[in-house]
Amino acid sequence: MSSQNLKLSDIAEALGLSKTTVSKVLNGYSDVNALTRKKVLDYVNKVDYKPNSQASFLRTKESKTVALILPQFNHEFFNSIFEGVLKNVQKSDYTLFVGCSNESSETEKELIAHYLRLNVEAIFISISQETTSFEALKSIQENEKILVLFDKIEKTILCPKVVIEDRKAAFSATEHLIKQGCRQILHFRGAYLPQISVDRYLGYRDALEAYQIPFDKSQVFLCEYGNEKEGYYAAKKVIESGMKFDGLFAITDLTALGAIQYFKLNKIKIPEDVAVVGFGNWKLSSFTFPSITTINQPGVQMGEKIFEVFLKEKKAKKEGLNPENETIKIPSQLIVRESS
Amino acid sequence: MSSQNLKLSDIAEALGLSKTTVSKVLNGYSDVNALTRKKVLDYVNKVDYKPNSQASFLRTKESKTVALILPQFNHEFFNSIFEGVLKNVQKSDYTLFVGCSNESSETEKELIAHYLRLNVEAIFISISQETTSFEALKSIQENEKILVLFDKIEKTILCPKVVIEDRKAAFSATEHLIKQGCRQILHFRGAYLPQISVDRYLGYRDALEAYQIPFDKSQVFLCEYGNEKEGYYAAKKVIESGMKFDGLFAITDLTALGAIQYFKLNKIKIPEDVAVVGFGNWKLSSFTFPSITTINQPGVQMGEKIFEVFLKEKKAKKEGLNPENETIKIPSQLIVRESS
DNA sequence: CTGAAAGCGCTTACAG
DNA sequence: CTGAAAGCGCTTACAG
Repeated sequence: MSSQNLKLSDIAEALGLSKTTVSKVLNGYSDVNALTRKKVLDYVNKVDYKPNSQASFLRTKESKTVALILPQFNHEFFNSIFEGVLKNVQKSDYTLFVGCSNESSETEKELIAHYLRLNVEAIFISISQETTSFEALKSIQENEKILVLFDKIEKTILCPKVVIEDRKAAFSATEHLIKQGCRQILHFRGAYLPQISVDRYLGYRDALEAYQIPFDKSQVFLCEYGNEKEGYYAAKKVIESGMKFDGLFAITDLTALGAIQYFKLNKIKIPEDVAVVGFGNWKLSSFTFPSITTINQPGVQMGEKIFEVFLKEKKAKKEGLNPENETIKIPSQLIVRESS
Repeated sequence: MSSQNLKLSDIAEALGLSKTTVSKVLNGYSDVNALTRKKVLDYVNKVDYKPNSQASFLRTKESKTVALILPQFNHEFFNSIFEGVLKNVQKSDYTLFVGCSNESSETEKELIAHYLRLNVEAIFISISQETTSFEALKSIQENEKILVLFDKIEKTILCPKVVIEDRKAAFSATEHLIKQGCRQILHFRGAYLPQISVDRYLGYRDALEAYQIPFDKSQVFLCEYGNEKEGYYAAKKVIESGMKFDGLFAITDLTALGAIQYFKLNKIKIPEDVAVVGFGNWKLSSFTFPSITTINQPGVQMGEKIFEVFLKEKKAKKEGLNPENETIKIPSQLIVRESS
């Protein structure tokens, strides 16, 4: 059953042909007699021969590998992206390397260098929170490899990108609160730099403006890492300040959850006293009490798109066309639950 | 900054040495003059040269790659394992391929064939639920690659294994229920085949026996996939049967959660009327209401061990020693929460 | 201690 | 339409 030890010369010998001819058939060259082609194809199929990819690479420089760099482990959204990418990779003849920067700029740099050395054809990356210099990312393109950015992108880098329309999504989250009757809406925002965090903040402001609710910057609190603890302490600050509020749009479900926990401790009713919307549709958000209204990010779909856009880009490159560098926007959905 | 285009011959030329000598230094051969060695090392460091791995492979057959095959996407435990493996891989000069069988025997087979073709040095796999024939797994060893099984293992295959002591863990989960005063303890068990599912069932029985509580097979319900829906419907069956019960040990946190949801709907109080223990310590189990008592499976640690045991095995093989084929047992912990 | 040469398994420009 | 030959970037047995 195993084709492990078969090589081109074995096939050629078995068929009484040259390695050249066999190789030509395998690579789809047209200058081969139809009967010869069939003979080769049949035999190759029968013995399940596949060329050694390392040897092919040495000649063609096509490694048939791509690398995915995620910023966090065990993060539902990034895992869905991984799932989507892998699904499409497994349908193709490519192989996927996966690394994790753990939000470290240094690790990110090392991973990129490592993958470049392995001659991957492309690197798909969601930029680490820490990263402020984009040399490493640019080195991918300088090495003639394809770079695809997703989720945490950098606008100034010219390359294909796959993103959620965060600004729109944040708009609809905030709009939903307004339609529920909220007028004093808090926003627990993410770090200042990442585009997604900025966009969600802007979407929040857009909605206030659209409904002529005055923006008050004291209603915005920083939750840099988007975890529960931050949400909990931001809620504490809110309560201790004595300010009035009736709604909260939090940058992530976890932040929302942390806030909800603090509110509950202080006998503040959800959604009666404060309506809460999170972001991300983490699995747990449907199991908490109350369950959390949120924005669903279709990670699997994003992952699939990432690989598709790479194939498209590669094809364009091969044909000598200019790269399109398109930005693909994946629609997200508001999921209404008990918290609002 | 980039070493992408440097090759051995460039280094050799720059230093006025032969490729042979440079290569010897890089590979740690001893028959090189100390000064020459230093000269090479310094230069190689300076220009950050690393040999092309595909070319090295062609000669040495050491690909410096390993593959991890997970049975499920977006599964916290498996993601932790992935995290642990990747952590150790990223510390080494290896690269990790990751695939997902999606519990399909067919996909599993294809992935194994694919990775064998890529000449990985080892495959780490948690066997898919569906798999009943182990030819594909054995082909890994027939191809002289190292096989490491983890979590869902097959006892009859001789290879290194990394597992949770499921039987012991299930014992302590059940024992905890008994100590809380439960005497009529239900078990929502997993599928009949997987060792982990069998072991958890046996641990449950061990505990009953140890405390002289008669085992009653009508208290055991099948939840093949360990998801919420199954837990929900198993709980429904229990209630509809009218049987008495005061405790439940469920094969996974999700199963426990499903059961809890049904109990809550039927005004059965947790833990007063029925104490519930899950398995796995999924993130959500601490956020549900009530939060769920569970068994923590240290996935990251398991993942780290998997890679360590591979390195050990490889070393033994290289030195011509017999493989140890040890089974590494990772201890788990009972985490008591509101549900019990 | 150093290096020339063969060869790993492929692909492709070229000749016929 | 077919095939001999060169070469991708390494490593290593061998000669000196």
